[in-house]
Amino acid sequence: MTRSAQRRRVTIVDVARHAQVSTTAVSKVLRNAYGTSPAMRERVHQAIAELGYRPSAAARALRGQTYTLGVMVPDIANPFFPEVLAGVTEQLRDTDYQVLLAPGCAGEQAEAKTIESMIDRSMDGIILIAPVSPRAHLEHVAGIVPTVVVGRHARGTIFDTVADDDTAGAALVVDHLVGLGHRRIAHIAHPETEPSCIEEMPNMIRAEGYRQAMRRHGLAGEIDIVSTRYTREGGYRGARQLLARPVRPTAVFAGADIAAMGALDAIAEAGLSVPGDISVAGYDNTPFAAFSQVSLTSVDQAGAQIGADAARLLLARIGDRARRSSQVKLSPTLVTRATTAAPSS
Amino acid sequence: MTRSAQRRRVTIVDVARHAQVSTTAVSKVLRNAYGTSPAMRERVHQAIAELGYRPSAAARALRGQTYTLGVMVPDIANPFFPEVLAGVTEQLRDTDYQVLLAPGCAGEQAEAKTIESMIDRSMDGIILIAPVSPRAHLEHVAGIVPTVVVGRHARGTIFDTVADDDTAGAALVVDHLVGLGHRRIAHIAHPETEPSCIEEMPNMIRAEGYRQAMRRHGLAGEIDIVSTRYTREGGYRGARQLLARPVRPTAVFAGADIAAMGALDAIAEAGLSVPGDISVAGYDNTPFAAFSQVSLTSVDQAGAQIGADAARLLLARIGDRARRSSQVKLSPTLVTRATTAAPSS
DNA sequence: AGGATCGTGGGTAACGTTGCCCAAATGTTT
DNA sequence: AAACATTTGGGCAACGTTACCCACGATCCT
Repeated sequence: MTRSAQRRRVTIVDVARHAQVSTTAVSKVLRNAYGTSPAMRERVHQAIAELGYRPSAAARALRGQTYTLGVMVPDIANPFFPEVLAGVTEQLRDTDYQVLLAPGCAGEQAEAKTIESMIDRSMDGIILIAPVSPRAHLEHVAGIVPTVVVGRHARGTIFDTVADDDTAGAALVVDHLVGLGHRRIAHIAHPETEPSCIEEMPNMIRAEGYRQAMRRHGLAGEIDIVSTRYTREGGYRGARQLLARPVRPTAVFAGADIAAMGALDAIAEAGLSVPGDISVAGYDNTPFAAFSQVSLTSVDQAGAQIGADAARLLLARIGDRARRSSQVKLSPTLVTRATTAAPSS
Repeated sequence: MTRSAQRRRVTIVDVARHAQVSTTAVSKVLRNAYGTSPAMRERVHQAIAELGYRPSAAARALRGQTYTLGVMVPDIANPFFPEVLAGVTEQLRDTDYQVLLAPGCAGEQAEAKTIESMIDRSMDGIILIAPVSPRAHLEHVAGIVPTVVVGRHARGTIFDTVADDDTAGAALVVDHLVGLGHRRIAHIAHPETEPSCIEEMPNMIRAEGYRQAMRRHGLAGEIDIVSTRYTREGGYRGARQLLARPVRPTAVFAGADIAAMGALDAIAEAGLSVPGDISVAGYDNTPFAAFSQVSLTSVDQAGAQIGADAARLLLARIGDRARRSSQVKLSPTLVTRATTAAPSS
C-alpha cells in the first residue's frame, strides 16, 4: 500500500485491465450510464475498490463536468456568511458535488478576478454571495457558467437570485424603534460606488427601506444616514459620527450586525450605555447577536435557508440551462433583544 | 464581444493562429520558458490581449500544475480561522496561485473525504488547519501533494508544520489567574478520540499545559477539567457543568475563545457576573474577544502570522519537494482584558 | 424462419496544455 | 573556411476521461 512513496496514480485504464473490461465500460459504470450489465458493474466496482481508484477531476474537467461548485464570499470575517455556507453545504451533502470557497474579494476588481479563476477551473456552477459587479457582468458570467446570485435584487435573464426582502427588514426595525417611542433614529449604511448596482444592492435597499419607513411614520425630518461600511471598523466610524451630532440620535439602526458591533464599541468608548442612552439594532441575526454579552436586536434573514435555496436553484440550473430564471425572496423577521428599549428622555 | 451568448472558449490554438506562431510558442511565452525572442513574446502577448485568452486550468491540471492551493478549515464558524486565512491570502497576493477553501470537515471521516477531493482536483499544494487525521494519514497525503499542517505539534518527515506554543499559552493564562489570586481554576477542553493524535493536538497540549502550570503553582489538587468541545455549544455545556460543582471554581480557562463565549452565556444565564463572581479567559484572541461588550482576556497566537508562515512554507515545498521538513513554532502572548480580575472571596 | 429490435460491450477521437525532441538560422571559434 | 555552439521556433505525443459511434449476439414480433 504505502510503499516507496510516489507512485503513478491509478487510472481508469488500470481499473479496466484489472477488471478485464474496456475503459469505456469503466467510464460507463462510473457515471451509471446506459449499457452496463449488473455482472459487469459488479466486477468494475470490485476492481475500483481493490485498486483504490479515484477519478481525476482534471481529466474530467477537460471533457465535461468537474463535480465542483464554487461559492464566492465577499468577507469571510463577517459571521453571517458562514451561515449561508452551511445552508449550501447541507443542501449538497448527498450529491457528488464538492463545494469550494473562493475568499477575499474586496472590490469589483478582485471580485472579477476571483470569478474568472472559478471559470478557468471549469466549475460546474457558482454561487455569488452579495457580488458588487455590475449586472451586465453577472449576465456575462452566467452565460459561461450556471450561476446563482445571492443578495441582489435583480431579475437576471439567465441567472437565478435568492434575496431577503430588505425593504421589509428595514421597516421591521424602524417600526420596532418607533413603537418603543424613538424618533431620532439614525442609520449606518454601506455606500455603493457602481451606479448600475444602486437599486439592486441590499445595503442600498435597506437604506431606502429605512427612509420609507421613517417617512411613513412622519419622521422624514429625522432621517439621518451615515455611510461608512458593513464592517466592524465601518460601524465604529459611523457611530462616532453620529455621537458627535449636536443632537444625538436615540437609536441607531446598523445595516449589518458586524457594523452594529463596531457601533457598540464606539458607544462604549464614549461612556454611554445601551440601551439606556441609546438603542442599537443590527441586521443578519448572526450568532454573535444572540450572544449573552451582546444580545443585539437584529433582523433575521435565515442565512441557512438562503444558502439552501441557492444550492437548490443552482442544481436545477445545471440540470437545465435553458430554464426560466427564478427569483426567491425570503421574508425577514425581527428578533428583539436587549439592545433596544424605550428612550430615556 | 458579448455576442450570441455561448461561444467556444478561446484556446491556445486560437492565439497561435492569430499571432501566426505555433502553439508551442504560445505555451512558452505563457510560462516564460526558454526559447522565445522579444519580438515573438510581444506578438503573442498582443494576440492574447486581443482575443481575451485565459489558460484552461483543467488542461493544465492534466499536464502538471493547476496554480491552485487548497486550504482546509475545520470550522468556518470559528472566527479564528478567517484570520489565519487572511494571512495565507495576503502572503500569496502577488503570486499566480489562487486559494480555494474546502469547508465543513467535522470529524476524521469528513476530513479524509475533503482532503481526497483536493487531491482529486490536483491542487498544487494544501494547507491543513488543525486536522484530526492520524499522523500516518497526514504523511500519506503529504507523499502525494505538498502539504503544510497548521496546529499540530508533530514533526512530519515530509510535511512542514506551523504551530503555536500551546504549553506556553496555557501557562500564560494560569500564571495570570494565579497572579490575581485565583486557586480554583478550571479548564474547558476539547477531547481527542484518535489515540495516535493525543500528543500532537493543540487542545490536548493546552490541557496538559494547564495541568503543568497548576502543578508548578502547587495547585495540583485544584486541577479540574471538563471535556466538551471547542464550540459555543461546548463552552456552554462545559461551564454549566462547572457551575454545578459543590465548590464553584473562581476562574474558567476555556481552550478557545469560541468556547469562552459559550461559557459566558452559561454564566450569564446562571445570573452570575464576570469577573465579579467568576473570571473567564479564552484562547486565540479572536476579533470578538476585543469587542467592547465582551472584552475577553485571551491568548493571542497571531493567526495572520501563522497563515503567512504556512503559505511561505508551502511555496518553498512546492519549489523543492525533497526539502527538509521544517517546524515553525510561534510564541503566544497574553492579552489581559475585563473578564479576569481578582477573586471576590 | 426471417427481419427488426434490444441489450451489451468496445474502439476511437477528441478536450487544451506542455515536455521532449529536433531543425533551421545565426553567431563564434579554430 | 570548416566545425562548432547558441538561439529561435515548431512537431508531436502524451495526460485521463468521456461522447459518439458501431458490432455482436439474443430476443421478439409477424
